[in-house]
Amino acid sequence: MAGIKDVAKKAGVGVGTVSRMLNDSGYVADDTRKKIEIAMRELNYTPNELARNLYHKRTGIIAVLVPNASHPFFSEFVNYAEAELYKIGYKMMLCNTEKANNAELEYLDMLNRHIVDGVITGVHSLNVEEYKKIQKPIVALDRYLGDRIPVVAVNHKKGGHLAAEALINSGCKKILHFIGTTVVGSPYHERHIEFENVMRENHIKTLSYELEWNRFDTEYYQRVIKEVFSKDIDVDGIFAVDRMAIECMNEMIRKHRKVPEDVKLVAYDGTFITEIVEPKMTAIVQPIEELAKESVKLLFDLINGKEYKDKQVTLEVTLRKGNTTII
Amino acid sequence: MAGIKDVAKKAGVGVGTVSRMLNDSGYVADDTRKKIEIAMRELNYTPNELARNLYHKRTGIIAVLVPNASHPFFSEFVNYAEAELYKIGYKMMLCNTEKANNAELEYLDMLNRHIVDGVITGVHSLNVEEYKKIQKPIVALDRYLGDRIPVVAVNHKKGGHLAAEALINSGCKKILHFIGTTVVGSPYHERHIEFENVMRENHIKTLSYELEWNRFDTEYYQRVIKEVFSKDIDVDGIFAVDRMAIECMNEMIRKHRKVPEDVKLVAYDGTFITEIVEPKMTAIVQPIEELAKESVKLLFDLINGKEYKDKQVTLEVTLRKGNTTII
DNA sequence: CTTTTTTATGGAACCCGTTCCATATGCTTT
DNA sequence: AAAGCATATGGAACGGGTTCCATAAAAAAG
Repeated sequence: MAGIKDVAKKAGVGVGTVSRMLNDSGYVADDTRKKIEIAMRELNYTPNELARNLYHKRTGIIAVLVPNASHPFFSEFVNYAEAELYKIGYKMMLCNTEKANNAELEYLDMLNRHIVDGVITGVHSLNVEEYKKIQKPIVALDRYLGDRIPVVAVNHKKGGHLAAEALINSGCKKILHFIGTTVVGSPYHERHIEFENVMRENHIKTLSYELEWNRFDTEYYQRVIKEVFSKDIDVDGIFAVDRMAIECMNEMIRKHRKVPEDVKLVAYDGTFITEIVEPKMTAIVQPIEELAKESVKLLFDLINGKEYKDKQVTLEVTLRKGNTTII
Repeated sequence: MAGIKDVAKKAGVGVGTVSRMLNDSGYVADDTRKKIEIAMRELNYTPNELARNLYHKRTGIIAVLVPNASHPFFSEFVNYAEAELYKIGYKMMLCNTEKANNAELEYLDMLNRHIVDGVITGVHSLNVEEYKKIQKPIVALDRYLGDRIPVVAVNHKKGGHLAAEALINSGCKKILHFIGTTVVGSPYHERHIEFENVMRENHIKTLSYELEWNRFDTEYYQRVIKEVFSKDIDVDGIFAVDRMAIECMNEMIRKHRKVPEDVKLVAYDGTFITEIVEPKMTAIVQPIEELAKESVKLLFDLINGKEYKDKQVTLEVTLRKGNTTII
């Protein structure tokens, strides 16, 4: 593979001149330019980015950590993040942490090893301390990781509120509420707290079921469905995360309970899967594209030397009315 | 940031010795080892992978190109590919090519610029010639890119056959068949050819509708649904790719046509979305995990100097019986 | 016609590791 | 005692770029 030295020799100039031309920095005479261009073409020269990176101490690569990239929420996030990073000249390394419990730390270590310039983590792992040690650009999605790591999240409190209202206004009296695991520190707990608060204020009976941490597989969802609906529980409203809400709806259909007449449902996240089922679900929609954009923006600031303390960006959720609620 | 020189100075040894210790190559005395270890700890030293990469001319990064990473088929593929690459010590760069028409070429160029060691492309782009120029490790997913680039695909012919059989055996007489765009060279055309062949042999009327290239957005699917079902066409069997099949099923439900009594459906790909709808769909399932594994394996071979000519790995599809067909 | 400024160029030093070669010591072997 | 080998170490050269400094010719200013 031809290097800059070969080009310089062939063109009869110094390496500095070739480099200056490549980077449009400093003076290069027009006819020298031409000579170099010809030499580059003849040698089929492409600059070795590795050498450049070594000098500049940057790779232009950002690691995005998610538990599972085929989960609709994360796959949309990843998709938008990649597009956003591309716009500002960065490439995205995708890291799936679900498969191995030390994968997360290994990927974080890539910051120190100069393999990536920054990290966006959407992982709800258990070792917060590891993050606190690292003095490198990191942005957290929906997760608290110490005061130096900015957090991007939605207004979950409002999300919980909107969901509660939708079910109450649709006339629900006995509600089944699936809540996310409480073992991690995340802004999302707000939605469950607020949801239950509203229910309590309205004297509506609520049954809560806490889901396990980091389980996104079909088997798990179906096991939960079986467990919850084996005893003939009597509910007329369900609030759950997208996938769980869909499984609940299917169970209702299989039990010949009419949606939304007999049972109302509100899904949380509002990814595309809540739109491809029939009836289309009423959902609290997280603005995934905005989340990705904000994450990238904050990371960009950090890379460029900005420091944040207790920074949290909160985006608004919306209720998308489907046909699983009356209102 | 401390470098290997600082460590060497602090430990009172030469850089070569530190390097040998780091790489477990050559001789290092036990007490020297200890001195270096202490120095490394005190300086909080982490090797700069960039410098190593420059010397070794490899980055340990593989680019995976997909049109859209939030499409269930690709997101599952990406997920498995990442896990598989991780196992053999590679990281994955994810490249979404849908957003910009030159993104694909830009990512391919990263091979020349030594940013990635190999490429797995699941993109059905239009510039095959660009691929043919590149003499670097590339594997194609379900796509023909010249004789030097190995192809991983499923037995689409059998897929088309199984789908046709399922519909015929379920008693269909008038079939609607959505076919993928014919503008790209891909093994997947086989399924449509075979499907239509079987239908012709059985004297069953088939209506074909060719889908546009590279369209994965909801708006498009719904526009097609509107277009196709505006005239009250009379079909009792539908064969389409997952997402389209689901949209068709929903349209049937909305039109109060019973599935599978009045209309039978077979989905192609069999990603998880065909399992979360009610009724669960009968589908031709592509073994996505195997596709990812095979792609990674072939790429690994190429990176290690193996050369392939006209290599194609064909994996088997299966029919997963759901409740949208009788048989 | 000097002096200053602009334009132009080559090459050493650097980025941070790895590897190889030269050198040296201690321990066997003959 | 001499030769041979395993053990141990330092440091120069290298990978392929970038940047800065020294130098010089050409152009502009005085």
